[in-house]
Amino acid sequence: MAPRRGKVELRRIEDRTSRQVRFSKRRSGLFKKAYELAVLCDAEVGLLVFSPAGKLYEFSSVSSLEKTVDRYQKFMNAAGDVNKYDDNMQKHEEFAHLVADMKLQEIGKRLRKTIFSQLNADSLCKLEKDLSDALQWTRSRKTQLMTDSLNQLQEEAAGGRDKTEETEAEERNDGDDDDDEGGGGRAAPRWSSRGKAPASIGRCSRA
Amino acid sequence: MAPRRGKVELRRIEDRTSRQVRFSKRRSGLFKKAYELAVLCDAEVGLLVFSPAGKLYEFSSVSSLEKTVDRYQKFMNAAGDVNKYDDNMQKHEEFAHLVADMKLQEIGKRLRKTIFSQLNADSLCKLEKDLSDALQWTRSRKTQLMTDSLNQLQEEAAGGRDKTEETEAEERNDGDDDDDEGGGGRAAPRWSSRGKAPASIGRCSRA
DNA sequence: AACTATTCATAACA
DNA sequence: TTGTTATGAATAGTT
Repeated sequence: MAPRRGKVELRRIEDRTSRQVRFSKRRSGLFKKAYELAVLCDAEVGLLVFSPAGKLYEFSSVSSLEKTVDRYQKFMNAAGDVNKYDDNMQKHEEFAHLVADMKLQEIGKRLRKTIFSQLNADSLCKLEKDLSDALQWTRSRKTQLMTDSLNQLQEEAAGGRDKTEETEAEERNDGDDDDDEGGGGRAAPRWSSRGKAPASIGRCSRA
Repeated sequence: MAPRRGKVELRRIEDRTSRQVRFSKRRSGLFKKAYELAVLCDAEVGLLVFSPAGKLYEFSSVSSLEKTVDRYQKFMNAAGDVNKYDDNMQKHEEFAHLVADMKLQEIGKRLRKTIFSQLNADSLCKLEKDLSDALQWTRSRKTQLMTDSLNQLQEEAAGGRDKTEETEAEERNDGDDDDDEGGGGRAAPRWSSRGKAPASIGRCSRA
């Protein structure tokens, strides 16, 4: 009859049995809280827990966790996209990329599933076609990039200017702009800038 | 001075302001609980919350949520794989598929990032090569499947047997085998069986 | 798994 | 928003 003699210590519980019991109880509590948050506040909540033994426990306030995860990845992509393109991106380009992204995400998902499936003829054919499409898209994009670069060079040459600027306008930006924070959450995801410098476009190692 | 006159009702809070305040406070509490579970029980916890306004709040007990999400997807793939291949899968096949999966997951990730990036020449070239590799792998796999099917048919014909069995050994398995459950978590993820019946392999619509 | 003395989380207020 | 406080809820240790 001496439950809780002191406050709980925030460090790994050494006793294996105790740790397992605590895990079960606290996991239940966490899931309940997650559910309550979703219902009370009309939020979408996804929860992923791997036990020390590697067992997976998942929760999602919507039909499936994969849905929430997808939304998360879309959100990250969109955030990164906004950061990268800033405001110098034409609307039609944005749309084209969105479509391409959706298609490629589908492909990626199907890839993983198909590889680990029976690899039946039908899905293999579809996969082959989509891969072929993606490859074609990539190549045409490369061609376009090449054309654009050439045009730009010609324009610059015609203009008589000689500046060899390499579009070097990106700086690492680590500023925070949260407006509503009380805990450990992130509202505006950060993306490390990546992929600059349009260099030589032409000869690639071809498989 | 009359906090909490009754127990909390588990339904959407209608008052907008109240809902927002509750959201902030409960979200903090949820993150704290998640953190405690991770530390106390040595678990890996990932938490995803979308506010009604569409804002993302994330938590992960490891370096980044993407890591946890990746592990989740690997886990799902592995589970599906085990269910599908059962015990009739050769080790070398298993390994080959694992490698292929890793490579393709990398490709998929890079695809998404690249599409939404500056699409510089270097990454485009690498992407093109990897896509080409994947396509080649897919095609060789298809060829192998075709060869296997032919061999099997020939063997069956040579054996004089006439049974037209179509590898129909898969049944839907909805059994649960949890050993430690007290809440809403899932330990053994279910996968709807998909893609059976190795049908005609040959002419595909080519892009 | 059930119990219970505690600590913890939090709804209503300020 | 942030802080306070009375209450309901969660839970550590034990049975």
